[in-house]
Amino acid sequence: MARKTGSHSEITGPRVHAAAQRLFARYGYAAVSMRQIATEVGVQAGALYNYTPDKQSLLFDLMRAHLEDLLAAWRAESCPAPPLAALERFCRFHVRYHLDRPDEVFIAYMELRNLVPENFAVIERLRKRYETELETILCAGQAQGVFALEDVKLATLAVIAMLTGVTTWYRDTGRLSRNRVEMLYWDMVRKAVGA
Amino acid sequence: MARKTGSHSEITGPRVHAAAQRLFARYGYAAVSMRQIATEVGVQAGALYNYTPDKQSLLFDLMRAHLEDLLAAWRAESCPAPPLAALERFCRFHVRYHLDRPDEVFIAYMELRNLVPENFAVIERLRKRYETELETILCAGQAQGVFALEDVKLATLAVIAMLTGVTTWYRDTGRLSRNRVEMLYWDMVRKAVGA
DNA sequence: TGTCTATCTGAACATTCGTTCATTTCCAAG
DNA sequence: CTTGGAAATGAACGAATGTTCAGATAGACA
Repeated sequence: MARKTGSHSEITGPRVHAAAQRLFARYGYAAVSMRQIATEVGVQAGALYNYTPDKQSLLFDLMRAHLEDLLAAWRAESCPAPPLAALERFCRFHVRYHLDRPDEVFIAYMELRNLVPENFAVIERLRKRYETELETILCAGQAQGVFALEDVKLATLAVIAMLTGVTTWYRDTGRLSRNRVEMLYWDMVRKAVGA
Repeated sequence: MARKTGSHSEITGPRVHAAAQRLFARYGYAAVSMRQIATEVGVQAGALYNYTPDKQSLLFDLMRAHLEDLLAAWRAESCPAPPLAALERFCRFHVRYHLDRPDEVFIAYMELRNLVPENFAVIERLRKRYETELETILCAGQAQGVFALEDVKLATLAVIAMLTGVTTWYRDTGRLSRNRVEMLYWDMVRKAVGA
């Protein structure tokens, strides 16, 4: 029976994952110790094991949650539309979503090699599913003659790399607003695909 | 265990850096121990300290050497040319150079956060210098009306991110030759900048 | 042959690592 | 008030970390 007031588990649990997220993003999975995470949460290291079986699961859970949220958010936002409109929606969504979640994104792209093979396979499958969402749009546009692509698969990877790169330089204090960044990236993608 | 002919230091030294490069690229700086590097070289851990003052210097030297080589190689290859030709040369150079040195590139992009601040500043300055090479080309083309860019600085970052992304998926055993990959990326960049 | 010296070994250093667990704390229901 | 049980402590575990260093080793030179 869960304690209603005074129970810490419903508070501490999320705090453990939030602390791990912030620290993994800043210093890297391998460079962060369980004791650092515990300090950030305000408990002793042993207490973390009430909320995760081990350090690896902490990383895996963060990455899986991020990719599942990303997919769910895109599917909630996307709707049947002509390829050009669908591509614009995808680009703006991708930039906006990634700018809003820099830590999640950073971990998902940088910590793949710290996953044990079994977890890596799960994450790769999710990442591939997201890629396929874009590839499908590009394929449709190519078939309808709206885009002019020499290689749809390469274009998919090139566009995602270009868009994701925004997280490496964007700062809220910079000269460009998020809306303008969205627009500028969409403009370049539109031209890159020949539309 | 025995010196075969002459001194080993001229052989072991490069081997230490080569082993560090391979292991850092595969498992990440923080996840690789000095003993793993030593095993790869075929010596005991203590012997490494004849060739590097510490682990941090091993990482820093690899990153600095990579970026200095990159800049030198580009400056050797580039020549005064109209913006469109210069951009093509840059794109093809960047893709080719990065495909030929996947380990160096991976380390340079993934291990920035493992540099102590003083070393980070040096590496960032070198990276910025390389970025400026592209930005200069885009600026010139923009001034001459050859390119149609809304924001030259963002375009610089977007193009570099797109091109560098090639290292995350390209495999020698894949369906595309290096030459074709070079060509496909150049084609997308050319369109993206409006030329 | 014997000495010199660069190179490497092998053991040791103090920390830190992820993880476990018996014990304590403390709220809430009986 | 008593008591059950979830949550946290704090100490401990063996293993691994980066780094140091006295001493062994063996090619080069006299």
